[in-house]
Amino acid sequence: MKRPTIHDVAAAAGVSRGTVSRVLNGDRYVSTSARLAIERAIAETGYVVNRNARSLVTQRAGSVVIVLSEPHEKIFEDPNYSTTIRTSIRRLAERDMSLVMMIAGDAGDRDRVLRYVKGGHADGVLLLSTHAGDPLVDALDGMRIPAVSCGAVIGRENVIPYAACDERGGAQQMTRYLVEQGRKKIAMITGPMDTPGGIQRLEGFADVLGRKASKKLIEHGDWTRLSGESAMARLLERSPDLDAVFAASDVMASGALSTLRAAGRRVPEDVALGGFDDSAVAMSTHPALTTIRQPLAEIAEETVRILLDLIDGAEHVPSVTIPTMLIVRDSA
Amino acid sequence: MKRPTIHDVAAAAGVSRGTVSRVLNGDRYVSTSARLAIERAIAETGYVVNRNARSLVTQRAGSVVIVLSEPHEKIFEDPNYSTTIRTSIRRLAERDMSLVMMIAGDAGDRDRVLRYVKGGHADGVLLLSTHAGDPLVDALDGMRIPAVSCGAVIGRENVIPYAACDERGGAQQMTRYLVEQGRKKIAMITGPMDTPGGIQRLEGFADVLGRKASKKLIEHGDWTRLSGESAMARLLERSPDLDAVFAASDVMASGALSTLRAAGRRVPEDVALGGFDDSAVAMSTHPALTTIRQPLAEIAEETVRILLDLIDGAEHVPSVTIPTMLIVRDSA
DNA sequence: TTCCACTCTGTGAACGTTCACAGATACCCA
DNA sequence: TGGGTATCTGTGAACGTTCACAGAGTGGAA
Repeated sequence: MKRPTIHDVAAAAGVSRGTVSRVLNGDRYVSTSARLAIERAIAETGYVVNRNARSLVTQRAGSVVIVLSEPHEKIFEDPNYSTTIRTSIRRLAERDMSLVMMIAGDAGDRDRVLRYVKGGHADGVLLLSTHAGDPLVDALDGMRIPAVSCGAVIGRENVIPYAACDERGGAQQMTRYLVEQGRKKIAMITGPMDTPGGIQRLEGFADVLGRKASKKLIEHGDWTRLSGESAMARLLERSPDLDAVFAASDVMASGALSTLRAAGRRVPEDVALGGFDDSAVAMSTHPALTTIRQPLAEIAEETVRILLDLIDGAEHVPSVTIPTMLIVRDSA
Repeated sequence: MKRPTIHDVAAAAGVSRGTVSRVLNGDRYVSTSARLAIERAIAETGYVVNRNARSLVTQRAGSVVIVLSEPHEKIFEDPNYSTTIRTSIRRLAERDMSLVMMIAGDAGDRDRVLRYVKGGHADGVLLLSTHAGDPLVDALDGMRIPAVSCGAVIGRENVIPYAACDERGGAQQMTRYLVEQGRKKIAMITGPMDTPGGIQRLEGFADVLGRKASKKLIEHGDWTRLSGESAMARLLERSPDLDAVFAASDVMASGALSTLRAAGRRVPEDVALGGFDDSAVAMSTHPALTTIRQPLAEIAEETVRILLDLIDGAEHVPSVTIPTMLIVRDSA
């Protein structure tokens, strides 16, 4: 009825707790006969180590907490999330560690995260989509707990290491491509200006266009489809003669596409449209979106690796930036 | 340097461990003066209870594990997931419980989940997208751990309680609508036949059409966009004169839409197209999809409630089915 | 033979809680 | 006044591990 403990295994194998513990943790200095007997006893009794008891003495939690910093409603809109989560679960499982998910949408949430970490219930923290100025970042930094971010945290690039795609370079790629296609009046719909994707994709755009990137041709969105629609409407009103648009995300591009269609503009004939991310939606619009592919899997792998390195005691792990790739489809 | 323990709080407040513990757990029989002193001491010392120590003695884990049963690549394709996860996190947080995510894609994964649960590290299990015949279900049932599923588990409806939308009724709604629009030859693209959405949406379709639902007009997909594309192609080849298609998911519908367009069919003029889910993609296609809305938030809430009731000791909690809603847009 | 190093094992203490119990005080009612 | 009840508090034991230490056995070198 009761779950078997290390004592039961020891008794069944005819050894002491200490020896069983040594086998469990792969210590040296265990005779093969003892090891064999213990392994059989573990199988027979169906013994599973109690992590709570272990954590209590080792002061290690055996888990990592992933913190989603978006306000509640927006969570998971970004396809980036799923890849990072999936990768984290898999890599952590390899070490017999588990992943706890928490949301940090408001102050109460943040408090809960801090309490959790303070309680020693996580060996590390993985930040997702943290915005500039998030108080959580400094609080975590003060606790000296291993932390990493998937995508840079604006203003704290040197505090929290990160893995990210080359946001700026990717935006340059797309802008250059639009220029090469002979487009003369290229507009941009950016992301929120407190996120790396928002800021750096605009920088890349400006890098290529130089003085031609006028304020008039720039509108800001918040990554949602709806914001893409309305930003596009504002752009059309202000500059009806634009002949290309670079949206900082595929989702916003799909919104822009609706507006363009409603305004009677043909894509790509009248207006070329470029996206960013190469998320699922890029394939489902008509015409399919020309976009910039983020190496999501690689970014996720690197993010987790950085965190595990930190947990393993590395003093300072450098951030990683991974190149993007232009995917040409039908919209530009 | 070291984290404060309950002893430190007791010392600071001038009481004993026991009294502090009582305050922590909201027991009766604590004087207001003691309570006040302890609360101040907690604030001063920055004390946070150590869950490991607590779990060790209470035999409660303070966490729930959510198990994603899809093979690795498909995880999170379903927008259902995000809502359920988000809701779970929030409701659990209210009780100061946390959510651990695990993947059960292959046998090794399932083993890990079982070990985790067996180790007593979860108070309950929330199953997501579990397919018929998954060995995990019976294994969990044998362990008598509180378990719930978001969406029924085919063949185990009486073993694992669930919350789900009225799959069959929703499919009836859509089919009836297509008939009312005067469509004569209605085809269906189903989901996988080992999932409730696959089976029951087809049943609803057949309920309405009766004998007119011929095998020739039914094709199976696997929820992906690509499978929608190819199923549509097979349908067109076999029955070029069809005038309506009901796809069991919006994502598959968006695939079908591409194929229809490539084949020169106008939607909805030549072929009416209905989806299911009312997921984000339904708004981003052109024309926007007429679809069946699943009350995702409500389903998620009910799923979590059932699990919490079970954890609280309820002997048997009935499953819940929630009605769907027809959303008419442009595709039908 | 003696000593040291290496291998292997068992034991007590500690990790930070909760819980059951017992003791102390205060109050009310007969 | 006495006894019962309700309120409040402290204490020892237990939860299931790991870790440091000590002790025992073996083999080889001096």
